[in-house]
Amino acid sequence: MDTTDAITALTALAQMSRMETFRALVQHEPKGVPAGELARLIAIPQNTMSAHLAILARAGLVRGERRSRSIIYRADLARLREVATFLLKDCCGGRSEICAPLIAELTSCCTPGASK
Amino acid sequence: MDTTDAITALTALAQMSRMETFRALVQHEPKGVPAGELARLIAIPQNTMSAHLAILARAGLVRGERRSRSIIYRADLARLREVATFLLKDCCGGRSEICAPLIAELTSCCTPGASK
DNA sequence: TCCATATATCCAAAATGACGGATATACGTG
DNA sequence: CACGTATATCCGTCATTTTGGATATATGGA
Repeated sequence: MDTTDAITALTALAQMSRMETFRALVQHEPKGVPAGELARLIAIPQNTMSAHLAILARAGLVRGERRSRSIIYRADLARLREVATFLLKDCCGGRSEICAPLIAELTSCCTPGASK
Repeated sequence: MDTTDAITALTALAQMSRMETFRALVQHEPKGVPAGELARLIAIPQNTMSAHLAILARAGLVRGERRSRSIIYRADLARLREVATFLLKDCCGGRSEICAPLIAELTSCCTPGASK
């Protein structure tokens, strides 16, 4: 993931409807959600949602797979991880001490055995 | 940091000149860089840089402090951490198992005692 | 006060992005 | 093949963003 890829991904997420769409897809992992149902969930027209999904897909953040008449979209969590890692490399590169609090925060919120 | 704040921050970083500016500021922590020198570094006109810095500042990602005639800008790493955490909460919320690989990757790249 | 330096603001032009109606394409069913 | 459903593409409109010239504001020095 180079800088251009990262900017494409950030641009994709820097819009309310797309952010909501992506979050909905993350919550529905690993089942996925058909495009039409996403449009209803976010309450935007079908063609607008299709355009947003195309932008998210171009950024690598979602993938659509045809299942009969529907196209089921799924979030690509590995890609999200790449984006987050890219951002944090700006922070950690060469000076790991800066990110210790971040690691701690993430560990406490995201490790299976953690409470908070 | 709510969704609107996150989108403001993502929008601020989703532009090449601003991304380069922010990375330059991170690399110059904690000294900071005057606005004019930033413009020369990124090779854009002074007023354009000023506008970009205003956007980054509005997003909370940088802060400028007047020092004599210059205004020294610094990256706000805590804010960057908040943005990254926001993104990752989409991933980790309610299902921590998804983020275990991410934690591992971050730990290996960002923990003081780590090699890679 | 007058001048030079450093930065911000004003303004307008060009580019980009979001939106949604209308229509095309893909798929399954009868 | 004809029809209904699901999604994508086309296209015009409107709003936002980016950019940079000109100018205003702030600071320090003579």
